[in-house]
Amino acid sequence: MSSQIVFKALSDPTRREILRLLRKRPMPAGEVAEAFVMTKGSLSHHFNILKQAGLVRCERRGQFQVYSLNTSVFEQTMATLMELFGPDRRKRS
Amino acid sequence: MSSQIVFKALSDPTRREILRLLRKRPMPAGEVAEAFVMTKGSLSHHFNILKQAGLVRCERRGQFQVYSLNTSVFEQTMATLMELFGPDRRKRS
DNA sequence: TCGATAGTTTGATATTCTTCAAATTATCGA
DNA sequence: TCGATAATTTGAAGAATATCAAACTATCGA
Repeated sequence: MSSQIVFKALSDPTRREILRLLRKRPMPAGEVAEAFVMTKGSLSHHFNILKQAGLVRCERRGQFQVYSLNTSVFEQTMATLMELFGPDRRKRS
Repeated sequence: MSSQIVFKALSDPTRREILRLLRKRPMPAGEVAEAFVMTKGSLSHHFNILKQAGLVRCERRGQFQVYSLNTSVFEQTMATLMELFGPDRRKRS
């Protein structure tokens, strides 16, 4: 997962709030949407970006699309951030 | 420092590369600029965003503006990121 | 099979972002 | 004081982003 895409995904406050909600538990898109004053279409757009970044996963459950966090990509991102600021050990992001 | 501003600052690849350079040592703007195929004006714009986010500091040294990392904001940002993904403990970013 | 519910996709619009070239400010050295 | 060097600021242009409304797709329940 390119860290560019992950950082872009994290740069939007709505998307960070989505992640915060999903931290509690996996949730269908509609339940996430209740927390926002935004159309479902807009939320769907944000879900796509989070999915592309690998930050969330999505599984259909009957009528529902259930979203959940993917913590492994998060861990890689933390590592990348550490490299940006930690002592110089000649690495790339 | 609002985490919104910090995340936005980190979302651009040029700015992350600037941080990576400054990790080695404090550097005048011109020396940073040598690493890019971009005008100094554009770089100056990125420096401003990094300064606003508190990720770098800047000190005039004669003709030179010497930029350096500010690691304390980075540490706060890591903490915020941890909150996004770590177990739910009822916090905000 | 049909209507209702859940969610996505599309097309348009307004805003924000990145970049450049040119003008401007600040400091140094002679 | 003047010219050169270092960097910032300004104004403009093009690309990317967020959002909405409306159309569309998929599944459920009766």
